[in-house]
Amino acid sequence: MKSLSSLKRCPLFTGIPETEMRELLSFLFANQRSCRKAEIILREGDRPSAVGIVLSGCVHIVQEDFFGNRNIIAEIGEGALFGEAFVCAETAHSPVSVVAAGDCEILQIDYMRIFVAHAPDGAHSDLMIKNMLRVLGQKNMSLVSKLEHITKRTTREKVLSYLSEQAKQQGAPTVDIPFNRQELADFLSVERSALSAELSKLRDEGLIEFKKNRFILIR
Amino acid sequence: MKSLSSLKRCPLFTGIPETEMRELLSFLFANQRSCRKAEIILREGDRPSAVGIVLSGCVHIVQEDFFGNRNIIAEIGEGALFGEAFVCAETAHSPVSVVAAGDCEILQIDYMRIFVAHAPDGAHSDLMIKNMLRVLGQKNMSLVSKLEHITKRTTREKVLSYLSEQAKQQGAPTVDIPFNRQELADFLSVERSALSAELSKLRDEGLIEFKKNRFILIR
DNA sequence: ATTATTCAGTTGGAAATCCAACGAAATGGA
DNA sequence: TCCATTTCGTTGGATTTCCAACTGAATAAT
Repeated sequence: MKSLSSLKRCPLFTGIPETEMRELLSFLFANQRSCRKAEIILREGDRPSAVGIVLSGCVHIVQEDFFGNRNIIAEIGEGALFGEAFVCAETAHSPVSVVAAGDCEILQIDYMRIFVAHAPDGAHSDLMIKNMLRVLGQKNMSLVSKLEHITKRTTREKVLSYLSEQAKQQGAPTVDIPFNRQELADFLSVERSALSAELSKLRDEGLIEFKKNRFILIR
Repeated sequence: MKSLSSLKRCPLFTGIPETEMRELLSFLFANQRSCRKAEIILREGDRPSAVGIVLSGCVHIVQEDFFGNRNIIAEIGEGALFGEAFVCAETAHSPVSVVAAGDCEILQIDYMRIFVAHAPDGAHSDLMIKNMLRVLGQKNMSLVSKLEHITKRTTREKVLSYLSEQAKQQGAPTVDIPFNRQELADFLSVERSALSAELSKLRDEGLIEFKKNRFILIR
């Protein structure tokens, strides 16, 4: 098993000594899997069986209505988790799909093994629980944050709301975003054309600069 | 301490014998509080100190931008929790406010006490943890569900998406919704006037019937 | 009973979005 | 290098939302 270096960044394993990871992963029935771009990792309606961890690349949590309107709910980058909410909620059918945004490697684990009676010390149950609570809480907050963006009335407000938050998070006025234009439009729930038009206008007004996926907020 | 009967419905206490609730609540430093309509229970930016449980009435999780545009993120009814995500995420500043939708009674508990070393059996740590994971997972999913509604393009689609889901949840084509028109508009992120207009149109077309907060989906 | 106040529906014009289409630039293979 | 494909910006017209204002109905207060 390789490509596991990004597990160090995985918030589910915070506080767990690297030397014990192998044993822990084995206890959790971890299994690795490679996906090609656009591959569907979990299909809407299917039973969410495992918690997923992105080892490399990135996946999108998406919803698609019957006429192909795609809605990107979240972008899950290296070290981040997906599917944990459905596993913890013990839900039978996933309300969303998980799609590989590019070629990527995924680690799937059986998180609920943490709760077997008499789990060994190596399971670090207490830590794994607190970590999961933190992850779920933070996911919740990032959904609220997304809501804040898309409830804005105009395309302009949505874009600025999103870019400002990214800049704040990254601690710099220059932000690299993990979306191309179409994806950003799907994430903010606006028209791609309206998004492009608004970005141009914002640039003309001197409020932002951008080139490809790099944006700079002026002042 | 009274009005605690709705705690039986609280998903955080699922599986805990009623006879042990008193002891558990005491261990969690539970304290009760009454709020009048429109009272702010937690203000955006403040430190979320406790997990709240609605004993009676109902509260709204809201966001308000600097020009008074209100966004109702969620409606928390009897027996339901609020603030648990911020407590679990250990965040310093709440990204939302919690407002009493009407006169209500609130129970505040120090959930994290569950994690003190050597918690007594009466704490039911294991159960309280699994319950919280389930609650957080389900909250996550209800946020996703809300996203599904408000990412719809038109007011009509948003309304139908919301009503359909409510009907499905309540298992009947007749649904009583917990919002008045303005609140529903704030929840779906549309104009109140556009909402009223669209509701009338849907009724004229024979797709729905409604009177006050009761809606009937036809066919 | 009378008066305020809140709530819901309607309407008209201004503003913004949506959609389809097009061309240019960038990207990726063969 | 050349060609095919994807990505991005632009534009114009149809559609929709947004905003402010007004009416009548329901509710609450005195």
